[in-house]
Amino acid sequence: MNERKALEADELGIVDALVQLSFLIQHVLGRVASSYELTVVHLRLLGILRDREPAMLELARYMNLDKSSVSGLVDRAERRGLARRVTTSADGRVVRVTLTPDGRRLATVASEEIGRQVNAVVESLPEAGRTQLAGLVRQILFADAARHGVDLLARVVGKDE
Amino acid sequence: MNERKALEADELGIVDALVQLSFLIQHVLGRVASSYELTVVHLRLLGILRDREPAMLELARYMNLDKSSVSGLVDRAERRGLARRVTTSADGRVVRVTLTPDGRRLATVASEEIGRQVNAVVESLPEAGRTQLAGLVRQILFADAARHGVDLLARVVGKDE
DNA sequence: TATTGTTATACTCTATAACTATA
DNA sequence: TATAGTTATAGAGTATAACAATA
Repeated sequence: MNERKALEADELGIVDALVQLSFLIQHVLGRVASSYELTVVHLRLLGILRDREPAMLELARYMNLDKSSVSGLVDRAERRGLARRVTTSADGRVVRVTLTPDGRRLATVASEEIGRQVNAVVESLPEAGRTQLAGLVRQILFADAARHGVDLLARVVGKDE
Repeated sequence: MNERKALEADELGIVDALVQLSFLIQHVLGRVASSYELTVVHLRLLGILRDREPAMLELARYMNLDKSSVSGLVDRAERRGLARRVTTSADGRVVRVTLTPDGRRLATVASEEIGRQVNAVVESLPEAGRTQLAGLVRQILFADAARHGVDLLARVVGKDE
């Protein structure tokens, strides 16, 4: 049972491959984030807010976090001058979150850097492979979004204008 | 400006696709982990220890963590009875980490569950698409491993014997 | 009463710096 | 001195539960 041989290249199954890829991408995100003195979560928040001005609960649902976690997250983003709370709604309970100009600027440059570094990761693939990969991943993401009724299309890290 | 592909207005480019996929996979891992009252990091630790008995520093390098972070991580794993420190080396400074029987059992069932749930995520692809995807991702991972001189081949979440 | 959001609390995770023990 | 590891400390991130304000 424990006589495992070393894994050969073609023995890395799709499950392990995807899990390891997710760690690799998260590591890239972490590196970019810390180069701007941010965390991955804040980077993600900035990306989301580029296209939206969500209420706290919407943000929580979108990020799969508890509302109290989002409270703290937005607290820290406000403290750094990256986002702010606004209360424009007719419903006095609702608080929306929006980027400050500084936050928007940072979101833009960070997303460019992410673009460069993630592209560097897939550079080992030929152009055709990258196109194939993008298509396959998109299919997975859209199927998952459909399953969960989530609005996937908002970019997360953004693309250049 | 990057002269990489010009992104269409409403398209999810490869960068965003990979980033979102990484969040999706991490979310699956988090769900599985918490179903066993674990965290993703501990799940990852268990997966790594299935095939290895690394020294603390080796573990730190492998997981991209500081040695002090690994100290705390292993502390918590020991407290839960999942792993333990052993000192078998001739070098009295070296501490190796190994799974307990409980830890090994948990690693096995958790990796099976991860297999099921990650497979569910890629179920929207036809068999041929999954094969293609696995090949492309493997290529990325091996290129990255070669770049960084890391031993990629140890599985991270494992597969069944 | 139900919903939206915040606060209090407790834990994990992480890094930096200072420390101990062995080489 | 150099290396392997731990400890002290501080901060981010997270969830649960209790709370306040509005609907």
